Amino acid sequence: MSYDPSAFPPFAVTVDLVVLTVRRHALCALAVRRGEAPFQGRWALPGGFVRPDEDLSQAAARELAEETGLQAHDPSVPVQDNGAHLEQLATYGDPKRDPRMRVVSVAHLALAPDLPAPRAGGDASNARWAPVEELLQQGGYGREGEPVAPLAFDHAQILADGVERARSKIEYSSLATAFCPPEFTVGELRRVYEAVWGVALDPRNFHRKVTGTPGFLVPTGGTTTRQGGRPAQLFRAGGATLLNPPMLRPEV
Amino acid sequence: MSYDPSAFPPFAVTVDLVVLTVRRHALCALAVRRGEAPFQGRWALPGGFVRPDEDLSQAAARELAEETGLQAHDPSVPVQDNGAHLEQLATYGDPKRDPRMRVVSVAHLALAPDLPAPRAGGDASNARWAPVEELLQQGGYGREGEPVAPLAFDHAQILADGVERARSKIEYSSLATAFCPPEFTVGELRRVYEAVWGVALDPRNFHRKVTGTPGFLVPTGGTTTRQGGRPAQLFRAGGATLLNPPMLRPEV
DNA sequence: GATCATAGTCGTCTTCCTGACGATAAACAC
DNA sequence: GTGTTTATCGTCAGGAAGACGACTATGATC
Repeated sequence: MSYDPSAFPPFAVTVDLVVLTVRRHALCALAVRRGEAPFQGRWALPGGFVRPDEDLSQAAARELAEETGLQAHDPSVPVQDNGAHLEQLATYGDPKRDPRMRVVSVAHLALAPDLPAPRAGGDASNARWAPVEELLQQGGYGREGEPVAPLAFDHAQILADGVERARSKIEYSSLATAFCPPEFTVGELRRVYEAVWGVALDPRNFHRKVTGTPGFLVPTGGTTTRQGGRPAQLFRAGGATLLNPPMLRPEV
Repeated sequence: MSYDPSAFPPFAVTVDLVVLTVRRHALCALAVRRGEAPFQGRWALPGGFVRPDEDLSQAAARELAEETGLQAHDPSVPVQDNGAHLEQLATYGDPKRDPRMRVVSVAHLALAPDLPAPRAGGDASNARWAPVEELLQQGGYGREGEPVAPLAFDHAQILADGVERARSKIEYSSLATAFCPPEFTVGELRRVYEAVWGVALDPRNFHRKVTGTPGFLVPTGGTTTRQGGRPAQLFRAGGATLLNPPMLRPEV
């Protein structure tokens, strides 16, 4: 308390977004290419400055809408329309994390169903869904053998934290349904878990677990065969938010 | 992206601390009395401005040391000495949360063993351990019947979030040992769970659970009778961080 | 010193949940 | 029709937890 509050040091405050989705059986994150220094040309997480009259969650929702067109959900409402789940992740404030000035970034985590190709400022080449595995391998090579530069700033750490949050949160909550379209099958939900955790799950035990948990899934009455094979029942996300007992993640 | 980054709006960034401990079978939080406007004379969480060259966790550790004398732990090291566990909780940035200016507060959660009476600027009357139940009942009456003013700013919300974090985190981690002295008995650890959760636990099942979880507790060889009754084995916290399967919190 | 209260520790039993896995069902491709 | 794919139901064994009985080792009380 020996510090003079009237001479408080000024900070810039930003929000950065970890937007996750599942595409082609892989957990993917939204990345944008930086158009200016520092880290010009490198991939980064979407984000921007918090405006003077904005709450942090408002700023995150605004950035999410700007980058993806998604509306953020009220977290107290079960996921059901095409909105995304949005929650605060953590705050990153290392004095040297931005070489230009002191920037504190409040990272948020968004979970979205599979979306059409992203657009950043209308330019598709400057935004993409990339498998998180690819974004996180620092200085390696992508699946086509091209060199991969690490994410700008401390965004690799932020992304890793967001992925870990998502991985653990689908264990004990119904959040995995945020990755699904409004109506989905048990198999589609299972493939979400498999993609996020990177494991294979037993379809029979998974089916027993999710259909046996009250409030997790609500049958819509319809069926679909879009996955091939025998038609599957369609479900919507039920009202339950917490899974008890949780879905168990298999050993590593 | 239509916002001009060169004209970023200035923010003040602070850290606020939710410091929890267990005293006399009750979960208590550290509160300090505000000496100046706004909310002069009201109780608040300890905190202060982040300095220009400080990381957020450094600022939190500094504030914790200033208020309690506790050293913060490296979170990767098991809790064993008299240091406290310290982790980031969440960030609060409502534009109107501080009437003076735009302040973003990065709240941290600290868990500490029972400590001697706190001192804030050397003045004991301006800092105290108060049961969280008492601090959270807005505008009610304390246990001596005196009127209780709600905490300053949005600190009631921050405290509630911190308590909820602690309650859920002791389910699946060994963090409850952060509330205990370096050596403790199974019964003392059980009373921590009971105080934090506000429930009664079966001593026999609890004993089986904690002693049967590998790496949770390490016997020191000593015994104590400080609780009365039959002497109990003394333990230290083991290396395990995550409890799997978790400790189950009884239904409400 | 006998008795009592208090806390700690060990066991038992039942119930629930999970993992492993066999079997059947209903679509499509050929 | 046959094979392939995915969905769904059923069975069984093992592990963990809740309920609770029984015994142990202290200090307090009479």
